[in-house]
Amino acid sequence: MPQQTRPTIADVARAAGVSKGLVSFALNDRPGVAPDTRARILAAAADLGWTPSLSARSLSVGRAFACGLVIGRSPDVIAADPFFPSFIAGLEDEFSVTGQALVLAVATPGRQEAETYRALAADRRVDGVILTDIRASDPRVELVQHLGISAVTLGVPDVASPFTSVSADDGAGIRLVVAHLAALGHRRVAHVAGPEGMLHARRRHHAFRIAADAAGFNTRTVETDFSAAGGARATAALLDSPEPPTAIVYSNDSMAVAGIGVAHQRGLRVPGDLSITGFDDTEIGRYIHPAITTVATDARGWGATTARALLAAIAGDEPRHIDLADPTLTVRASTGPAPTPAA
Amino acid sequence: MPQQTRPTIADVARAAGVSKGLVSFALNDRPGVAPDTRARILAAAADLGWTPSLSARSLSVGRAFACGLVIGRSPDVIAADPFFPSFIAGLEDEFSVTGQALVLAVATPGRQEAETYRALAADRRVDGVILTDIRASDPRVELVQHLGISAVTLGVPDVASPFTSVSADDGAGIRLVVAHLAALGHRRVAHVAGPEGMLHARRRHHAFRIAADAAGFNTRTVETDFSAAGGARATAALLDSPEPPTAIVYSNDSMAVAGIGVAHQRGLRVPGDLSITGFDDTEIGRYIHPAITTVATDARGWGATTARALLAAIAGDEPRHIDLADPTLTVRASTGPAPTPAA
DNA sequence: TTGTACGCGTTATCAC
DNA sequence: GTGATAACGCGTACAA
Repeated sequence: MPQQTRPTIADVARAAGVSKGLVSFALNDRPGVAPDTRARILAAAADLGWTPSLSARSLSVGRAFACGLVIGRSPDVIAADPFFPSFIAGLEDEFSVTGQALVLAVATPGRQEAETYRALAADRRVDGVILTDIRASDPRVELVQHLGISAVTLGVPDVASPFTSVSADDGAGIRLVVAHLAALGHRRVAHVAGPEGMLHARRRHHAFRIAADAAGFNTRTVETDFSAAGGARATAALLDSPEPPTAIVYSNDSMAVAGIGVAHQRGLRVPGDLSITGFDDTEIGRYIHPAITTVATDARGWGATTARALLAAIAGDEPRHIDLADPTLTVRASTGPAPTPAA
Repeated sequence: MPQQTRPTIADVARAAGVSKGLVSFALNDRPGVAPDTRARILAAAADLGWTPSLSARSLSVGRAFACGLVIGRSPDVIAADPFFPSFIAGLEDEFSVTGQALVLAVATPGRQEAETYRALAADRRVDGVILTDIRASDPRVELVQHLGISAVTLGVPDVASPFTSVSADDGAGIRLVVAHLAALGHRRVAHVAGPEGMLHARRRHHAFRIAADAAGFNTRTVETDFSAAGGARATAALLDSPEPPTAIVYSNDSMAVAGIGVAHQRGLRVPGDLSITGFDDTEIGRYIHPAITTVATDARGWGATTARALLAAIAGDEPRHIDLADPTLTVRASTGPAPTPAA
C-alpha cells in the first residue's frame, strides 16, 4: 500500500506538541532548540515516518538539489566512448550520498544544445551543470553564466570562464606514448586525432606534435570525429600514402580498434608491420588481438572530483582549477619494434 | 545579467488587470475565460517573459515532471553495451518535447538498488521509472509498485506485474542467426549467453536451444556476464573442448569481438575455421576484421516507445503489452561455410 | 519558542 | 459564462 498522504512537518509538530518552525530547526540541526525538545521532535518524526518534501523545499529555498549533464555527442559516438559511463558512475558516487539527483539531457543535432541548457535553467531543474567536451570559443561558457546557474568545466576553456575547471593532462599520456614508440625505434609516426574543435582533442594533438618533433619523428596527423568509422577512414588514408607510417597514435581506443581492423584487412601484421596505440583503456581493447597499448585515465575518479567541485561551486565557493593525476601508459601487444627498412 | 527575480503569476495578473486564478486558467487553456481576456493575459505573460515555476507546480500538483532510469550494471559493462546510449537518446526524443526530465541513477554493488529506487520515490523526484534488464523473480516489480510510482518494464517480467511492458523479440533475432548458420552448413554451434538471471538473456538462450535443436545442431552453451572478459573466457573454454564448435553465437557484440580476439590469438581463421555472430550491431563490430555478422535492434526507437508508454502510465492509462518490430540480421564477414571435416 | 508571512501555481468556492 | 477570493501543498525565515 503506498501511503497516499505523507506526514508533513505540521503533523510532526502536532505530535511533538511544538510549532512548525521549531520542528524545522530541530530537523536541520540548528541551534536554539532545547536538547530534550529536539529529541522529542526527532522521535515524533521518526515515528510518523516523515521525510522532507523535496518540492516544498525546492520552492522555499530556491534550489533544485539536482545537477545536469548535457551530452552533446551523437549516440553512436557516446556508445563508442567508455568515458561517459564511468564518468557518470563517478558523479553518482558523490551525488548519491549528498542527495543530489543527476539530470541527463541529450542534445542531438535536432535538439539544439543551447535550448537544452535554457530549458534546464528556466525550469530551475538543476542548480548547476557539468560542461564536457569543451570546444574552442565554447559558447556554452557565456550561455550558462548568463543563465545564472553554476557550472564546472572539464578542462580549461580558451575563453574567460568564471567556473571551476577539472582537468587531466592528456598531453602527459601522449608524451608517454611517444616515448614508448621512440624507444621501439619508430620514426614515421602518424596521429589520428579527434575534432580540432574540441579542446582536449586539440591538446592531445598539440602534445603529440611537440613530443614527436622533439623525438625527431616524421609525422602526419589526420583529424576525425572520434568515431570508429572515422578511425578506419583515417587509417586507410595513412596506409595509402607513399611513405606509410610504422606506428599510428590514435586519440581513442575505438579508432585504434578500427585501425587494427583496417590493417588486418590489408594483410598487415600488428605490430610486425604497424604499431598501434589507443587512448582510454576500453575493456574491449584488452580483448581484441593484439590487445592494444593505450593510455589509461581515471574517468570514475574524474567524475567524483567533478561532482565535488560542482557542489562546492553551488555552495558559493570561489572558482578554481583542479588538476587530476596524470594518465598512465598500459603497454600491451599492439606495439613492437619498428620494421627494418630492408623489409 | 541573470534576472534575479523571475516574474510570477501574480505579476502577470497585475499586468493584465485580472486575478491570479484567472491567469492560471488562461495559461492552461481551460474554459471559462473570455477570449479577449485570455488574449490579454497571454500577451502580458509573453511580455514579462513569464515561465512557470516548476517547483511551485510540482508542489501543488504533486508531480515531478521527471522520470527515472536506474542502471544496475557496472560501468564496465555499460560501456561495452551500446544499448544504453541509444536507448537514452530515444527516451530523450520523447521526454524533451513533453518537458520531462530524465533522472539517471547508477546502482553499483556498493549502492543498493532498492535504496536507489526508494530515495527516488521518497523525494518524489520522479513520477515513474523504467525498469531495464528485468531479472527472474525481479524484486523491483513489487518494490516499485509498493513505492507507489508508475513504471514500464523492458520485457515481460516472470512475476505478476501491474506495469506496461515494452518488448522486442530477441528470439526472432536468434532464430535468424541459427537459420543463417544452418544454411552455411554448420552443425557444431555453441552459444555464449548472458546471465541466466536476466530474462532477456534467458530468452535468447531459450530461443537458441529451440532453433538449434530444430536445425539438428550439436550445441553447447556457456553463461557469462555480458562482458568482453567473460566472452573471452567462454570462447577459450569452448575452443579447448574436445570437439570445438565451428560457429559461436554470442549474445552481444562485445563478447563476439573478444571471441574473435581469442580465435586470432590461437591462429584460427575467422570465418575459415570458426564463424562468429554478435548481437546489438555495435559500431565497432563493423570496423574490426572480419566485420561481424550481428543482430540489429532499434534501441533508439525502443527508447522513444518506452518513454511514450511511461507517460501514458503516469497519465493513468491501463497497463498493456507493447511489441516492437522484430530485430534483423546483418550479415558481414565473420560468418562463412562450415569447415570441411577433412581439414 | 511561537506565530506567521513567504515562495508560486492550482483549484475549489462564490459572486456577479 | 466571467471573474474574484481564498485555501492548499510544505518547508523556511524572521519578527515577536
